[in-house]
Amino acid sequence: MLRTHTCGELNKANDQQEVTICGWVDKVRDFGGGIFIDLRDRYGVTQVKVDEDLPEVLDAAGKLRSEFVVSVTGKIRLRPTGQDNPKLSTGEIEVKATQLTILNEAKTPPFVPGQKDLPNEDTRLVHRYIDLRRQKMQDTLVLRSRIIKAMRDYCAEHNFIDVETPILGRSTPEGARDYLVPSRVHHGSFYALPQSPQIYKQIMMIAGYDRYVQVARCFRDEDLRADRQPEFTQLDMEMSFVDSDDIIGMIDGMMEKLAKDILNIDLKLPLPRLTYDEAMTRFGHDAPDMRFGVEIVDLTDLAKKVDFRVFRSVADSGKFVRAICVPGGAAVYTRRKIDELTTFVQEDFGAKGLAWFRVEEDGSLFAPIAKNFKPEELDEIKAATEAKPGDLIMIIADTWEVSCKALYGLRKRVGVDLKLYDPSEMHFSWIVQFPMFDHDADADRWNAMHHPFTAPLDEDLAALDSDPGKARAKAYDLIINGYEAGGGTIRIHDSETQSKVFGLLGMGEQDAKERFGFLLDALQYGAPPHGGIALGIDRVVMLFAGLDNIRDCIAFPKTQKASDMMTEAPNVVDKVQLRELAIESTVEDVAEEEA
RNA sequence: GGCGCAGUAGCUCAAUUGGUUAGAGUCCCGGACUGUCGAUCCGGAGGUUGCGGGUUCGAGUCCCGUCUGCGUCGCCA
Repeated sequence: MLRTHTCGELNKANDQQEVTICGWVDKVRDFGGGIFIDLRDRYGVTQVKVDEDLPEVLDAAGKLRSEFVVSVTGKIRLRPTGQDNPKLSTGEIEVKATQLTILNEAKTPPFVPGQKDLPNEDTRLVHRYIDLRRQKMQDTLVLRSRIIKAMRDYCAEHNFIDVETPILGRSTPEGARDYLVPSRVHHGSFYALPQSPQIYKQIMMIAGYDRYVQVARCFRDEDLRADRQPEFTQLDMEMSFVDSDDIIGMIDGMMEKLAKDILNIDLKLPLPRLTYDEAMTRFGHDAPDMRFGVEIVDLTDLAKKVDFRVFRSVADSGKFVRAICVPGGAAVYTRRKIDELTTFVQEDFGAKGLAWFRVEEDGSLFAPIAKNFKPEELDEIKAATEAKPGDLIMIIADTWEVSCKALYGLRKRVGVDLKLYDPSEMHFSWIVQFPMFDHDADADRWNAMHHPFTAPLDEDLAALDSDPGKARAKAYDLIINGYEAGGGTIRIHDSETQSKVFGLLGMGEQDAKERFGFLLDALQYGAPPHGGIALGIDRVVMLFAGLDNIRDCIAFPKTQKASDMMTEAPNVVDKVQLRELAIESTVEDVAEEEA
């Protein structure tokens, strides 16, 4: 070892000890006759002092610049009285350098890890090796490591077996786009990177490994978001001889452990569960942030009897008039801000408009549209929304779907604008009983809400024949602070139900066989009842770290256009490589760009 | 693919209504200084205002296009 200690562990107890520490030069304070060096590694910062009595060491120290890598040997001594630095855990001591070796010089960095103003994200991503030296990034990656360890420990305690499944798999053109990998041996054929190890883990169940877990990398070639990367990591689990409650209970226990170990929070189990219908009715979304109220109120019945044409025609045509009441919203949302919100719901969610009432100090409702309502109708709106003076009532009159989306969007926005929740609070809950299918209006067919192997609720089995839209699934999503942190289902394990579901999805027997033949085969050789879940590790880390951006939880993330700014992936490859794969690019200028 | 925000010195930002030689802090280079920890002081260097067009006597500023990053809708079984 080139060092005897790290830069974060020395203190008074080490006084007079001879040590060697290594690290990066965080800061140099040069007084000519004496130089202070803050030496940093991932454990902390230790002050090195070079005194005048050793001119050659002073000389070497004078050459130091930011981010040089150095080794310092010297004796620990207490700092003079009054010179302690309470900001550092090592702030009571310093190393009196007797030997200083520059292990490596560094070019002047575009930014330094300790600087106050963070550079733009593209600069951070290009020089990720410097960005990763930042305390916050190191803390997050350490947290990530601890979370994954806690997850693995928990799974090991509960008899799960860690199994690796292939990265090179078979493309199943369902759901997200696949990342494809051309085969050199089979020209014209492609592997697909897994969107999840779904099929493999089900096969592991059939193979009798009744508790499977994997920290699995997954790939989806879809557009990015703040909480979404094309390449992400999930804790993928599957269990045999279980029903929904067993999986949920298992994850309840894991969350209890994580909350305790990582955040020292005592979770009350079981975690609250909400049905999908309830979530949509109360919050307009299947992953609501339940750290604050502002629930949706249905005013459709009221709207049916008012003169105001906009409301009544919507209500009479079987659509919905729904509202949220924003506490203290009147002061924050001026007419101009409301105009912005109106544009927001129109452009982002296709709403026709946004109706609103301001509750005045005297309790009356003010709005340009108020004159269209009788006083008792206004009272009724106020009562239904439980609005108080200073509140702002926002109303969307539209289809169920649009009202859900728009009110969810508004609720989320006002939650942030008005700081309606404590950002450090953690709220865990389950959304259960998702619909089996949603209807694709364009193609006039059913789509699997989760995936085609999801089992229906026992009591909804009959609905598969009578009214597929009403059939609910044995599906469950773990929601943390309004993010889908994980989701899973109990799988169909009998071929009769499976072919019925394939039929509803418009997949003929032949079709299904071509796509999932291997799984269907396997299901016929003694498949136990089974189900599982996958937790988005990047998101869990983001939430536990209190971050709002998944890139900060990933060592080497990709940009919104799915490129890696440091390595400049993806890149154009040599024509020779392509020829070997029997592939030709149709992009003309790519070749020219190369030349 | 749609909508929105951003791009000015290595970094973080400023620049009045379109008006002189595009400024400041930091970083960098040189010098001074023995108790600093955002060290201090003196001096210096550093710019294709993302890129390409246009309008104008004059463009960092206005217009069009484009690139990159971010947010969001679509998308994500």
